[in-house]
Amino acid sequence: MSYNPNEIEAKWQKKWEDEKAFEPDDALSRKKKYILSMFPFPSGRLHMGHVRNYAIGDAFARYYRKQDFNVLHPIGWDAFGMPAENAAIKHGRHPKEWTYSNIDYMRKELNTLGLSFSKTREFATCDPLYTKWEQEFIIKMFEEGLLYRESTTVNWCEACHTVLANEQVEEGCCWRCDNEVELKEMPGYYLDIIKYADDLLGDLKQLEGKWPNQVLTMQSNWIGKSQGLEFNFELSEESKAKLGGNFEKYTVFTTRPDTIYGVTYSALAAEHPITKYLLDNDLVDADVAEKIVTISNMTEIERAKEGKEGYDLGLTVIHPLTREEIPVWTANFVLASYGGGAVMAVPAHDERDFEFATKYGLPIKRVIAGGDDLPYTAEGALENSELFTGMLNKEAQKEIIAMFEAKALGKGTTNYKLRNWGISRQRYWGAPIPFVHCDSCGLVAEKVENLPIALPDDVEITGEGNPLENHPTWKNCTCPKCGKDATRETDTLDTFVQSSWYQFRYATNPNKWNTTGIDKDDANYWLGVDQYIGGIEHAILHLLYARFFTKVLRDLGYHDIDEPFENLLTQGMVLMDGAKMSKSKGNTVDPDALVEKYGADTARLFTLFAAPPAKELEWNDSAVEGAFRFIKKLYDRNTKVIGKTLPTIDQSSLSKESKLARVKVYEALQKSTDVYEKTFAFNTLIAACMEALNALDKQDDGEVWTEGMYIMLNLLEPIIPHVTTELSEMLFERENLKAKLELKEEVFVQDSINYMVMIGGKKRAEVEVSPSASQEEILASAKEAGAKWLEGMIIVKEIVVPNKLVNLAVKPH
RNA sequence: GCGGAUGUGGUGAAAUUGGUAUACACGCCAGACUUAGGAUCUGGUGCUUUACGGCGUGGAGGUUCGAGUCCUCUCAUCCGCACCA
Repeated sequence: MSYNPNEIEAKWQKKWEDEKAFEPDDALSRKKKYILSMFPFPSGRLHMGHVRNYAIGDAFARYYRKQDFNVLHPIGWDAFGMPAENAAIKHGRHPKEWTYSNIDYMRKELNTLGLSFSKTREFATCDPLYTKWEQEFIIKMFEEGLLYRESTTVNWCEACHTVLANEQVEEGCCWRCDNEVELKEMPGYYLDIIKYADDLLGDLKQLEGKWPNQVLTMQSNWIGKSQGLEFNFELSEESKAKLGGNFEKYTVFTTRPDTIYGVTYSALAAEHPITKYLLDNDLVDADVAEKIVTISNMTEIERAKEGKEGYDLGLTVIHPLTREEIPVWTANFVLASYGGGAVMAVPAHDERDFEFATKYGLPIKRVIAGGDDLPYTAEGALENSELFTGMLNKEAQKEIIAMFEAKALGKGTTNYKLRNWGISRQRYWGAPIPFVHCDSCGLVAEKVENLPIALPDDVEITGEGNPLENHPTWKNCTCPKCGKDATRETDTLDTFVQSSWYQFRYATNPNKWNTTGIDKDDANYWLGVDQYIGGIEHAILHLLYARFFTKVLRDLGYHDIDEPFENLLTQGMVLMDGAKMSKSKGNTVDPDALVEKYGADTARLFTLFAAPPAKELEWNDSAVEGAFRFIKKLYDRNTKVIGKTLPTIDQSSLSKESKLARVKVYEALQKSTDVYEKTFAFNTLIAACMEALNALDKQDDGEVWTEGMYIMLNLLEPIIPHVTTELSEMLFERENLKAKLELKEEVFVQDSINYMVMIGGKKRAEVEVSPSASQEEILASAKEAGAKWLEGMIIVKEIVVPNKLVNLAVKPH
């Protein structure tokens, strides 16, 4: 019978389902592995990236199950989000209906791939039962002061009609629709992730060697911790008067306190309160005022493109040490969102300050020795710095901070680039933020017993405005505190909130899902995720938020886990003709069609064989054929097997070819542990199995074939589960899949050993010697074989590398 | 600019502690079988040279008996951040 993937795969998928083969053991007593591939957004259809992601995860899950671990390998749906609303606008389908029908379709697609997911722990993040617990967390965070509402300048995407978090802005554009992001002042809810900045940064250490370096540095840069000095510039008396006595001073932050004596001006952001006051009270010339307003309407990107731009504000401040009067400017390169929106400027030792000072003719004062040209930003000794003159600048940084602290002029402090996480979205298809606005009580959290605050189904989605805002009744409610009429918050939560805690929801036993969000014992047993697999595009967004949520939920008492994902594997993209597969480019491969034509095993084998998982995978139709050929060949060789158990083989009776075949089989076995547990180079394990099969094909010993198939089917089961299980049932009653396989050293013992003979560092000959040969004997035969190249030479050094080579270093006579 | 990675045949890629570079697969070439083949099987396939040999892991040096692997410098490509004071 020839290989028929569709029949075999349907058979085993049904059988696995009937056997409930992939449910974790609820006893929580055995050693465990939690294997998680990032859950999909239910867009409607699987793409090849999904296939790769889940093929990798499934290989881990199946491998560890075989090693007798209690394995949790769940799947669910990241189900809230914009595309559901877009579908509603475009095709008139309700987001809920669109989402759940997509889930049903994609679940079927996943089933045809034979993935070993737990079926009992599946959920969609739009299920009200999921929303319920998420809203509870949000309320707890509010009570703990980790969540607050504030009106500030936010990133606004007009196309998506919503606010975006800083992490969701890519080069000034929306991460989802690529529309240019605008700035807008509006109220929103924020999570105080900065409070956890140090924790998030410090714990990256724990992940070294377990997460890709690239991701660790990206997170570390994103958090952007810098230490320095914070101090106040006091306004001159004249300036105070000009500002109507409303301002005495303002705060600046510097990482270079050693250059403090080189300050020749100070600069404020266009949005700084003092700048604003000047504008509001017509204290600057009308044309200048207009230009400052123009700057504040520009995004940071636009300002950067514009070049340095600024205006003298006609104010002065007093240098805290020298008491000199220093001019105050406004400058477009000073960011309102960082370090208080004001800087001290040291043009001699800072490139930006230098550029600005040069453009506007501001004074430049050198205070660090070194280099010929200004600005000089490297290390050196201080000059023109009163009693610090002569001190090395590293040392001076500490000393100057100490002096500021001693004189109560300022203090050493830490700043982060990380901004607090804005979590409100002005959209319908998300988890409602469970708060109520009451005229007498202000902002009030909903009572926990009223959760979930579910979305109303009867909405009209037009793309204009927030459907919750426009719903006639939904937002009317009573205040949980005073009972008076109140209105519900109509913003919904960023979808990244859902994906920040789903790893804990899977871990919670489903029979507790009604009564608790996260079960502590379950979470402590299953977490951290032993192997997390997903795309590098989540390096900051999801992976940072999930780490943050883990720490917050830990501190709220839900579990005792510090880091959610112990080991992270970032898979490469699937490419076609060097470009990312995408519908708009028309270079996609449809997984359904692939499975239909070749079967799931071929699809899985190809994706794991064509490249190591972290690398990009270039699609290649004929290589898919190659993967199919291998499986077919493996299947056809079932006729070679002569016994139902692992045979005991008398090595000495075998031919050279049979011995070699055994070596290849056991080399593959040896490789498998390394691949599944350390290197993840599935491509090399598959190659080793191909070599083994090729070697088996060159001999005809039935027992060697039996042993070879017994072992190889076991090794390949995590990768191509259907065909291997089918063959295993046919040949070994599935016993070999459960068997603990052990290496047999005698297989590797060779009758003779080939030594490569190198003379003068070049490969010259090869000799075959007995394994028991002494070093002298080996050298003697090497010299004999290489006699031709030794003529007229003196051997200066003889090196014998056991089982490998002889190297004779020579020089002319 | 800062940070991270990657450079090996025609292509995807292999190569424990430094120890026969190019395993495995695709492609290509030749042959067999076949009415036919985009099926299957067998053999070949780094470059160069008539040959002996020489040269080959982005480039240049270095360490070593021996370097894809270690060190120094350099070039190229990709990714991330990007006026963070």
